[in-house]
Amino acid sequence: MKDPGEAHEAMPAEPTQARRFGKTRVAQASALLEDYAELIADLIASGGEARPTDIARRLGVSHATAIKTIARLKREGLATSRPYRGVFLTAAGEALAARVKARHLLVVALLQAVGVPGEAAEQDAEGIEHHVSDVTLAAFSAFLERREG
Amino acid sequence: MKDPGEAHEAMPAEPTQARRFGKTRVAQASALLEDYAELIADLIASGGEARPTDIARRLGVSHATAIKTIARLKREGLATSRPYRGVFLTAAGEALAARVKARHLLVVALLQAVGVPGEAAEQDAEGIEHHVSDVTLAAFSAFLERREG
DNA sequence: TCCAAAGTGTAGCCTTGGCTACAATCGATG
DNA sequence: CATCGATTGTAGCCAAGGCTACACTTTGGA
Repeated sequence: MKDPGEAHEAMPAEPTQARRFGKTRVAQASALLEDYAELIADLIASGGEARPTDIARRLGVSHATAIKTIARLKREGLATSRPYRGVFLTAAGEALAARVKARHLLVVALLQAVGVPGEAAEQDAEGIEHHVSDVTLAAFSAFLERREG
Repeated sequence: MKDPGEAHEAMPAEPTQARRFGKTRVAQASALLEDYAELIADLIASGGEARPTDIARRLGVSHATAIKTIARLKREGLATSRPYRGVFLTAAGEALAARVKARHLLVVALLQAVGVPGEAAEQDAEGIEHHVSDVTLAAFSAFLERREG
């Protein structure tokens, strides 16, 4: 699921709904990489290293799948790794991980603030967070401050 | 960490995080079908018929892609169609569309209630709604009632 | 009526993100 | 130091969801 190129065929004024759906699909494309970056940062922070098998276990996929996705992270300049030596994040990867983590915490906090029970908030946030725009994120933040501040 | 140490891929301890990620991926799998069902219901309601080219235009994809996905809808028992005659929803498809539409409206309302501006709410809801569990949905509903009630 | 444009359907290709199976490497332990 | 189990890496398969290119209806207008 990559950049589909621009609209082709008869591009008919590109209705706003089409743009909305398009954005949703693009968001899904980067969701996995975001999850990986966050998890790798987490593993390194808590255990000193991030190994493909650990990543695979935490994500519930086979190690082969994890390795393939790690290769993609490397292709995109988010991570590095040498054979049998674990995975590390580049500066870009660390920045992404930090942003993703902050966003995750904010989404969970917002959900709980409107009354979603803790476990459900955690679970749903995992899927929701990849679709929250900066504007919405700012609104969440403002809402929470209003509420706690 | 609570890693049990042994790593049988076939029978993992299935950590809660893995379950969460797994659910997220499954949700994504049905997201497209949900969007199609809702759109088809919409087109039929407003124009009497849903044609592949209209669907493709509204979603911003090629007509070939739309037709392929319609084939999948049919495989899953959500829609029917005869060549050159448009697409129709089965009872299951209509039920899905109704559920999806209600959920969409609720998510948009919740976003706006916490201060997300209208256009961003519409846009983000498109991606978010597919990851909102029933529990969270109920919490949204309760929050809105509390607030308007 | 008939014929071309618009719409519809088919075929074939690509990437992503899954999987299993097998090969290679590492590391602990006998 | 040899070997065995766990980890890591590679190869090849699959379905989903994109695309383009081409073929086949339908339909409306000259």
